[in-house]
Amino acid sequence: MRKAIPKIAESEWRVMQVLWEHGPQTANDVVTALSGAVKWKPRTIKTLISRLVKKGAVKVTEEGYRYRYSAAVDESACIGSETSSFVRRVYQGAMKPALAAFLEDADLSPEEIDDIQQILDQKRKG
Amino acid sequence: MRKAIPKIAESEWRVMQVLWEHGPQTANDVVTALSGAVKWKPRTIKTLISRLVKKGAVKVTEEGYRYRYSAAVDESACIGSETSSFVRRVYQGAMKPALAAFLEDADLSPEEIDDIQQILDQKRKG
DNA sequence: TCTCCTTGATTACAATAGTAGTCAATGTGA
DNA sequence: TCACATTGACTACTATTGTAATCAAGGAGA
Repeated sequence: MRKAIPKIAESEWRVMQVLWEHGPQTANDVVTALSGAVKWKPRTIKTLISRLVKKGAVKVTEEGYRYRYSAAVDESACIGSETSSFVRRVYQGAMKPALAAFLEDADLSPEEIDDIQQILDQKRKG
Repeated sequence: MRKAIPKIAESEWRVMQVLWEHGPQTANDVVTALSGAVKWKPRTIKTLISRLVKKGAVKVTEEGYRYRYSAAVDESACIGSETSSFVRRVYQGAMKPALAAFLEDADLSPEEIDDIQQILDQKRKG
């Protein structure tokens, strides 16, 4: 039974992505990983981490006298939850129009088109 | 030169969708249209409308001594803006993985799959 | 051992969002 | 004409988010 996915705010996503990608990190590792990508002060990033901990999206392990953070929620579950909230909000839950709009807008290379084709073929069969 | 799309909050989307779908309405028309769909008090809906007016997403026409509201921003522009913000946040801007995930998750009928196929074919040619 | 630096905890503060109540103006029916 | 009802304007209040400063505890170097 999976735990409920807490709502992750825009800025918090950046932090989660670092944790998903690099696994357990100290707060400073996260700051380093994000430096360049964002213009936040280290303190700000610490705050985001704390909030994520409070929400249950990130878990803490004490390591000596320092903490180490790692994602407590599954990345694809979060993506799925965010996606369905988006489709609900913008397309009133209608997946197909959403997909169609996405596809029409997307600027895809021929290879990417083929990838999508494969998934589509899979769906047809499955 | 298109006007910038104001950020439309979750609840406000419901209001915008009514205005896009039914054109100019009085506040009460919107309330009626939404009743059943949401559990908000009429006052709440009025507030949402006012906020949208202030943001410039909705425009007002005086009609006698009553107001009539209509969308001031284009629906597809809003959808586009919301979509790219979503893809940026969740997929770090990578459209193709977003599409792939969407497609894999979607529960599509054979007809819908064919529709998507057509769009895909179009893309390949175009 | 004692001071300093690092780092987590606490606090801050404005903007936006969700949800709604009160007030005031203005037609309207009796 | 006058109380009433309708409706927009203003006000309210909490939670969340973005962005960060200050405080305090506990190693670490002098």
